[in-house]
Amino acid sequence: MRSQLARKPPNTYHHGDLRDALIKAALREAEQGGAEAISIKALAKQLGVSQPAPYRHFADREALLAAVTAEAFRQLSAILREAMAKSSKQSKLSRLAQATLEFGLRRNGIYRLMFASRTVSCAAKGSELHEATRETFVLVIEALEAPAVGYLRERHALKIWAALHGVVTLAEQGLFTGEAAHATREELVEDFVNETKTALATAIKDARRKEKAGA
Amino acid sequence: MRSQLARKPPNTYHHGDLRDALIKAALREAEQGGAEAISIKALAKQLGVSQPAPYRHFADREALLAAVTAEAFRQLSAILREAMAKSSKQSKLSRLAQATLEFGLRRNGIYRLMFASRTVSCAAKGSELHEATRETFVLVIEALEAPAVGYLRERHALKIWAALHGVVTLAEQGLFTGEAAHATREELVEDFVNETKTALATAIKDARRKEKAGA
DNA sequence: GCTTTAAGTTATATCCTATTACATTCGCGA
DNA sequence: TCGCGAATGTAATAGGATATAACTTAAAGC
Repeated sequence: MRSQLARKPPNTYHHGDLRDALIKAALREAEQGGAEAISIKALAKQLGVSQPAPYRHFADREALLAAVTAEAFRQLSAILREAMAKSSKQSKLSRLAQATLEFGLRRNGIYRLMFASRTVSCAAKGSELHEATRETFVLVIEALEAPAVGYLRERHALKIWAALHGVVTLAEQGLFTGEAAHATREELVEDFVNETKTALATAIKDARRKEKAGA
Repeated sequence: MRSQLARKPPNTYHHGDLRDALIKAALREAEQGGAEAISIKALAKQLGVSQPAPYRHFADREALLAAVTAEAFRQLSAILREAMAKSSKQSKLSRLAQATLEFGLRRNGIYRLMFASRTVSCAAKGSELHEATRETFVLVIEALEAPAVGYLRERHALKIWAALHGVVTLAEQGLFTGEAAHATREELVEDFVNETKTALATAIKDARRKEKAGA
């Protein structure tokens, strides 16, 4: 195994770790241009193998995209975990939110690969990609630092997650200009974070009160 | 001009309204498969003209996509205007929000064309597409039914607009399942609508108070 | 009516995905 | 260690898409 080396040395028949190298290289390509920038032919050339070689590891382009997207989600998960782990005056949720925003803007091609294609919605239940997206969402739930009270945690995790995607999308579309530019993206994200916190807190209180009244 | 007829009658050299027909047909194709489903070659065949004919009206595929996306935004604007116009117990903002959600889910291919590609962010300032997106955003501001107090209106319009996109995106990704399914998409949208209303109202009060104190 | 120009056609170059048939190497059991 | 099967690669090729160049037809203005 030569998983470090992306390129195959010449005069060797087997690459050694083509599958992994393809995913890594595809991720690099997607960084700028998103999914459209991923060309199997170009990747093969880049890695020094013949054009059909990638098809030994992926049934078709879609399958490659799915694997790449899964890897992207795992990378995002790692980044979020790291952001949540470091000590800071900010709350975990705030750190997760800002890290997501930064990821979405700085690695926008990859971000679009993850959230703007139909790859994810087509992923089967037990698939690698489905697991990877699930893992990321679980981190959002964790970041809420709230006890599990019915489905309240999941609901508010969905809300903040949705809001974050919206901010990234609109920022990328250039809507934060003109009058709206007064609100920075970071400010908006922080707004959503705070609203989520208070909304979840009151929702939990409400639920507990009702529970008591019922019991 | 035979703008009604999409197909060119045989034995006629000129189509008559190819540019328009291309946009309409492309929009139909995108309904399901998004931007990827738009093929110039396929459109030309469908409309009964030669493959290069479309290039008389659009410099390249990107230019066609931009025009199609602009038309999509105008259609969304029309839908939102209609939703806001009809009398109802719901607020204007609520009607706009729910109409956006429905559009995003029911015509998801087109929705992705509008928000998930880089077409919009590449649109130049005075371009048709830029104007069309601007027009839609202005409707969001209108739906807030709030007086212009500094940049508060734009800021809150951005927030609700962002939240809506997030809900559509996550819904399409299949995150509204499992525990989270308890929260319907419509409920979540209504949450965001209400939070936006109260947040904007208090922000305006605050601003007025400060203004008085300053004067 | 003649000319200019907009709009369409045929032919072609280039790139990409994907498949088929064939070649090489790896690893494992006898 | 030999050999065999599975995994992994290659060459050749089909088919579809974008895009350009050179030529043709019809429309519109003077």
